[in-house]
Amino acid sequence: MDTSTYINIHNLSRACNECQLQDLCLPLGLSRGDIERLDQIVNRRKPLQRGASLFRQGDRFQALYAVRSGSIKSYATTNSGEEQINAFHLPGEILGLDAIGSGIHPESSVAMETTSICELPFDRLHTLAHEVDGLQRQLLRIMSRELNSDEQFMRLLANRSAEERLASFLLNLASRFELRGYSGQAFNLSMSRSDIGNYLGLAVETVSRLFTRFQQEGLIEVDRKAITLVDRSRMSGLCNLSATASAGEPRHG
Amino acid sequence: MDTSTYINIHNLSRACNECQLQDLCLPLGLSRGDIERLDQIVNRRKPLQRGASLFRQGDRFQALYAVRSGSIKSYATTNSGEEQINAFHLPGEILGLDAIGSGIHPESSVAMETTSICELPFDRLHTLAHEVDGLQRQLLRIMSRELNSDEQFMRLLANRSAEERLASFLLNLASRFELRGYSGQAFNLSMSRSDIGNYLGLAVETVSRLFTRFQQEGLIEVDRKAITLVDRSRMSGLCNLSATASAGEPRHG
DNA sequence: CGAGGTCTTGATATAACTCAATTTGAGTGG
DNA sequence: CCACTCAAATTGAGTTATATCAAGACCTCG
Repeated sequence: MDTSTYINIHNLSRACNECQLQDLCLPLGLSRGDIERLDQIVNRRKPLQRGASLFRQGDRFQALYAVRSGSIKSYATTNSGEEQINAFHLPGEILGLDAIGSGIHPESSVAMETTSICELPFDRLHTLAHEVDGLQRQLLRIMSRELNSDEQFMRLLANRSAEERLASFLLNLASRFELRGYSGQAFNLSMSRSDIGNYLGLAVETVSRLFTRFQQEGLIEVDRKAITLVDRSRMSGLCNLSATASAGEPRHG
Repeated sequence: MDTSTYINIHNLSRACNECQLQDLCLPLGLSRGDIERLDQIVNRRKPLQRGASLFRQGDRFQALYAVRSGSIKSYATTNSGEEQINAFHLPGEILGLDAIGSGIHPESSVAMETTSICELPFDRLHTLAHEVDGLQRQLLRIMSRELNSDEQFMRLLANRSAEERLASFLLNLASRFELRGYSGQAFNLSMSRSDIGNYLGLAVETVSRLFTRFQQEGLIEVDRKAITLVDRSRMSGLCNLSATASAGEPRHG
């Protein structure tokens, strides 16, 4: 990999030490010294333009990536050519964990807007994790948390109505923005309606109609990509008050 | 934990070294010596009876568990009291990974039949992973693979028909049985129809009707819990030939 | 042998999809 | 700066897959 692909403008080259995302990202819980060691293996790459891909499905796994600013979507293409979005990644989030097992990326990742990325070469990271206990732990923690949110998401897809899915999605985004110090009250969607539909397992038209309805009901205000959550508590209500539970009774079976 | 809960009948006390599940489980890729070290921290517990729980949602996370024989289902209960099954675990599979992050089990696990389990106290495992490189790697690999299969499952829930879901489910079980040396051609379901429905996001009635239909179409033979896959290739066909893709086009957005 | 749960089957309702048409907006070039 | 183009989003009408409701059959276990 040519070093000319790395640039050094100060906003981008800022070390993990000084990065405001530290508390969300891999360095979390590491000592100052250990963060410095981690920092030494991190490559800070030239920002990706909208639509540019970070890696493609089938690529050999070499590094994990952390989003520094901007946003990324990950999707897989089935053999019949359909694409399914698996995740939207915000600053501080790690990509590529699902490739560790097989050594091959099972999905593609593209920037949804101008996005800068930190690259974490995995073999070096792995070696370092061997020496730095907190790093090993943090890697496991991050993966575990991801398993968790996948499970939650599976539950959402398995038995929630379109309304509940979209409401949950918006609230989830809101809280993630807030964690990062942005407003969860008002924000811009970096993804299209069709991306949202694809991600939530809904038709575009359904998403569009729901936005309209949520607005009519005074839950949100929508202007194109700009969303304002007007009545967040009522919206939370939508996520729990699910339809008459048809679920079986997991006791034994 | 009282040592009287551990028993020593040879089938159960057989060390990792001699365990036929070695190649599916945590020891995979470890040297003989390292397996012995792992073995020393493993507790082999008294088998769980059908319906008995291994841990409950909200319990403090202390150990990972490997299924030795039998099967386990994991489910979470929402605040509105509904239960959602997240996974069925077969021999050689690890449970509890989703609790590492928070230190609390986000789901409950119960035996679907008489089941024996190996307990892997996490702090000891973590310490050992520090010394045994292959173990660290294997832990990450296992979690990564799980992320992967979760993603696949999300895709299934997000845009597949009931037919495709059930077909995929049966084929998935079949290949997992085969990995373990059992027949993938003919096997017994340890879970109820309602568990299957819950897991796949379908009503029990739909599952039942599909079993009937699959049988009528000569794809499978069903007798209560006993399933025989008659035409596996045609069944695989069902999983790809999805309905007219309504998916958006993830390019940028 | 009876009771209670599980499974199946049928009839009906409905949420969400599909298809189709229109509107809106963003980007481009004259 | 305006007209034009193309993609994205919205809106409407009609269809359909699957849920829901209801009833009966079948096991399993005590």
